[in-house]
Amino acid sequence: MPQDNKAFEETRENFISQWGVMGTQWGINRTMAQIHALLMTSVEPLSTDEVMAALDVSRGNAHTNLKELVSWGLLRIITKKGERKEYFEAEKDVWEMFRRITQERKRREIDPALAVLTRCKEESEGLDTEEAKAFHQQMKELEEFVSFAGKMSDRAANLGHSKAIQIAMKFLG
Amino acid sequence: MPQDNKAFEETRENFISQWGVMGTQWGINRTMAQIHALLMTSVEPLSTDEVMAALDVSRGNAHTNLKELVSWGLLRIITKKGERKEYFEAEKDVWEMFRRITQERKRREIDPALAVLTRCKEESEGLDTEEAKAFHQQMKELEEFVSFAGKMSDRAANLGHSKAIQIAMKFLG
DNA sequence: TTTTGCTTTCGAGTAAAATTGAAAAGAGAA
DNA sequence: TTCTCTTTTCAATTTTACTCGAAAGCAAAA
Repeated sequence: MPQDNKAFEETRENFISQWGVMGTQWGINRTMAQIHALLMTSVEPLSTDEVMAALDVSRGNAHTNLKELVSWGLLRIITKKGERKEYFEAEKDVWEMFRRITQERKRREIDPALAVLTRCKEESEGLDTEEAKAFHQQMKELEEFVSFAGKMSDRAANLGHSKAIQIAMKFLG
Repeated sequence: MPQDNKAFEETRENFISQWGVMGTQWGINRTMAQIHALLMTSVEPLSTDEVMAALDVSRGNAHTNLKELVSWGLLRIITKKGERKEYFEAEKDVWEMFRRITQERKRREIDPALAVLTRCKEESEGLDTEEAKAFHQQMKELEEFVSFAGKMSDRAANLGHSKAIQIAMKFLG
């Protein structure tokens, strides 16, 4: 079924390209999103050169983003015996992907925000003007919420798939 | 207590500045994050001109980002009687902020992703090669997860504060 | 209708981020 | 050690996103 294969490749390229565009809207760079899409839909692990060829990007670009994806825990490095070359394989399990992304976002977004809020809260502690009191109160409320969000992230990221579904069903139902 | 006021203003400016930096890491532009920080910590609503002065940005920039924040539902427009000028006031309730942000992100990030995934899933329906089957399966799993995430967002955003706390406590406990 | 006060839009300029291409560094093999 | 294959880094370039300032638009009031 050669026509199947052609149609499939087209759909796949479409997916990769659109996922790249979406990535930019998520604040992720296009190449990184595309590499992720490419490897998520690849049966075999791919080498840097294969990624370069498939997406038509430079070695430096491919390399940077492959390593970035590895640091997110979304790719792992595979070495084939007898070869020095590194191959990259995507984490394909959706729940596992979610966990990794959640953890990383907490580390990069929630924790720093919390630090800022805590400091501002403390610095405005005990001041006496109307404005300062309101400020302090606002910082306190924000800090509590962000701290809470962080705890929820941790909890969600450490939940097993089936346990998560169980809880979610109760929540949605 | 003039020293209190000075210390407070410094802390507040600090908060605004740092929130701006954080915004860029969240994929939000700096001015937008700063305006939000400014208004979240302002007792009185502010006009475009006051925002321009406080943050030292141009009219165009202030205007664009004020309107963007209004479209997120994070600011509301206040008009004082006898004046034509528009004033802007921040939504200060943290839970309400969370709900608005959740809704908007779902609309901007989850829904488009879902559309892409659904289409790719459908386009690869019934193909017969090994690769195409794996692709279809991956799209299906992603689609299910993203759809599920969307439902959770909706649910969370439509929950009252106290009900949410109640559920969260059970979840964390 | 014209003026006045404010909002909105837009082309041009600037700053930030992504990407390239090539060079350097590393690591095993001869 | 030197050679070869591969990874890693980095200055330069390109692309994208942000910001500005000025001009145009709008609507109430004179």
